[in-house]
Amino acid sequence: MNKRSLDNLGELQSAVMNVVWELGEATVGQVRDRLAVDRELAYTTVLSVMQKLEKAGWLKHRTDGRSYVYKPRRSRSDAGRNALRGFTERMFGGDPLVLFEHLLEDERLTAAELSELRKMIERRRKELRDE
Amino acid sequence: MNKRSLDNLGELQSAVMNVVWELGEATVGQVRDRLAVDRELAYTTVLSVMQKLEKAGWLKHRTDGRSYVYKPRRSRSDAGRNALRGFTERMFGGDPLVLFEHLLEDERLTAAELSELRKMIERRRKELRDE
DNA sequence: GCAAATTACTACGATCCGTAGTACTTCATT
DNA sequence: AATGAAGTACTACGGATCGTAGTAATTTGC
Repeated sequence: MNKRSLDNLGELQSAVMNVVWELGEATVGQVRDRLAVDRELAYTTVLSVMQKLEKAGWLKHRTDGRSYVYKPRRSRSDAGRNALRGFTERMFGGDPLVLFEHLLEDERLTAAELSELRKMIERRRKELRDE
Repeated sequence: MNKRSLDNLGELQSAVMNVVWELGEATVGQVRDRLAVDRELAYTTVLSVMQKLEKAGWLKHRTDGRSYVYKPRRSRSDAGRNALRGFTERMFGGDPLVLFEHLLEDERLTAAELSELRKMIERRRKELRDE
């Protein structure tokens, strides 16, 4: 029901997802405790957010005793990849190479980083061949 | 007054910016005409959007006769680069290499694209050496 | 059976976006 | 000068989303 991507979740929503990803699974209380470092939120606030996230397809839950244990429905890297695609689409006409150009141009990558990049590419090419 | 980046402009706002970037400068009427291909919008609708974009720092204008001529306040590639930075920050902890990893993981990159990537890196390395 | 924890449902103010109307100004032409 | 067309300023409004949380209902440990 929701095609929204990771990078346009709200601040709090995003924070909640990060906690759940980090812990693998979490109850409302656990998430709330983690967030409490920054700010004190009502239990029901966190609950509401998580219910909305579930409705939006980001979380699922199972019952454990009297409480729900929430798990991510997508992995963080899946979500990241997805967001990256959307971003590439919106911003660079869907062409990852254009994005890549901007990155090379913009970020001051050292020679070492560049050669690391090249290695990454070689690895990937090999993977592709082996499939 | 506005830190918002290109990728969270609205659909219409984004479309307007693209027209202005394309034309270099444009009046409300010109923008409206361009957009009219897709959908018919009231003159005042386009005007409003552009006024908001100006207030938000995306456009500036000068007077020409009785009408305003709007110009972008930032180039598209500036805006793109900026958005890319923000995205990298939000999504990958600000590390472009992590972004690269995700880019490579993405199965939609063909072998041809990979070798193009490698070429781009080589070019960039040469540029670095020559500086 | 009761108290504490947990969830379901509802709400509300802020803000943003698309959309546009109305009222005011200015310019050209008669 | 008068008038009409074109343009701009200001205001508004409905829908969506977010953060925030309260209240009511349910479950469960004791």
